[in-house]
Amino acid sequence: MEAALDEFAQHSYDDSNISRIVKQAGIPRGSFYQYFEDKEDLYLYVISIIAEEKKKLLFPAQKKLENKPFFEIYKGIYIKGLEFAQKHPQYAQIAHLMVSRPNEAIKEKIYDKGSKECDVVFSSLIEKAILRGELKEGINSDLLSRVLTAISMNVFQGYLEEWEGHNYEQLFSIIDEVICMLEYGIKQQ
Amino acid sequence: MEAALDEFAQHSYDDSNISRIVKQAGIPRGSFYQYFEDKEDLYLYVISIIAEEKKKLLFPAQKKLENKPFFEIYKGIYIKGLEFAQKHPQYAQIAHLMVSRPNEAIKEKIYDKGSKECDVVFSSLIEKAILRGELKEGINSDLLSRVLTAISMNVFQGYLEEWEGHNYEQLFSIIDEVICMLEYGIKQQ
DNA sequence: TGAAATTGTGACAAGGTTGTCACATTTTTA
DNA sequence: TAAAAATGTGACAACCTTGTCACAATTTCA
Repeated sequence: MEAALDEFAQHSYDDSNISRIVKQAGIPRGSFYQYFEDKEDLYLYVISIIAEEKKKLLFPAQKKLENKPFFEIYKGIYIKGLEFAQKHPQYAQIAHLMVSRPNEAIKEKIYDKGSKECDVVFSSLIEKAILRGELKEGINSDLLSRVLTAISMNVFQGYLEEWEGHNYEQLFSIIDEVICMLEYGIKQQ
Repeated sequence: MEAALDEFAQHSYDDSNISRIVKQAGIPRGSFYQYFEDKEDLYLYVISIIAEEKKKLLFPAQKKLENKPFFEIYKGIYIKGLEFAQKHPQYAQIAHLMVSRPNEAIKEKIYDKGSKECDVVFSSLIEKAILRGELKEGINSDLLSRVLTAISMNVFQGYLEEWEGHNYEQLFSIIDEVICMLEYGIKQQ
């Protein structure tokens, strides 16, 4: 597993290969095929573990935040996402590699397998917030959901990579800044 | 070239391979190596063409917008970006694949070769706008630049892929919506 | 036209990857 | 403890990719 995580954190699914994994793990090739059918089997397993781990971290936070204002929930989700990336840099890297790759056939198998939940979560969060009058009525919830996802995936992930686990506090303040931009806009009135 | 564009639009640099290109092009292997040293040589050439084409489209627009308000320039850049993607879907796809892949060694060679201009352009645009009092003073220009880049790369690109060249008008209105979110924020006051 | 230069061609060696399988080793079971 | 079941092992065939090179075809030039 260590070797597999290493491999998938450094290479996208298509680029990864089993030879490197077994070499790095110091196990014979045959042993690998005793436990996994092929690369896809292993990858799907790794992804399922990552998803489970992330859910485990996010679920209690989600429960606790359930009835808080939108921006608080949103901030909470981001912070938990950062915590996850701090705790499991490899998991985060693998997930990032997977999400950031268009055209990789494996993605559809993963999405079909019941995921794609994150999009739905954001969308319903936004719609509830509009109904409660926290967000402007005209907001296109699908569009906003994409914007929020894009920011979390690229902006925060980007900073995280640069800092490699340091400056936790600074990352928090970046979240605050982004939320502030989103809340009140960036135009000088 | 057609075959190469096809290949790089469907596979990232690391995943692409020359065998498929020459097979698809229907040329003998040796002919390829007559004109290109290797895959890197070809890829760098393709990227340089894309960059040139994009500059050609963006430059006149940039000149024309130079002294307009920030959000107008910004919108103009987005629209030109969309036009580019409409005109050259393959170019856009290749560029997207390149940018969206972390950890690919080839990226550094491209960036070193003089690019990375887009980031700088956004940053300086933002800083000028702050000085002119168009944007709030406290704005972190680096952070905002990343947010804008993330949105353009993921949100717009995402819609573009779904619609495959149709609904140009709808795409425009999406740009307006996003800009509105950024200008005035999404919070109901 | 005929020789020289350029360009086209594809078989090939070197090297890498995958999944398998006969055999060795270890663990379980009776 | 001895046979049976499970697991470990790595050489191997089949396949793919890369870059080369001797040779063929074409173009240039005198």
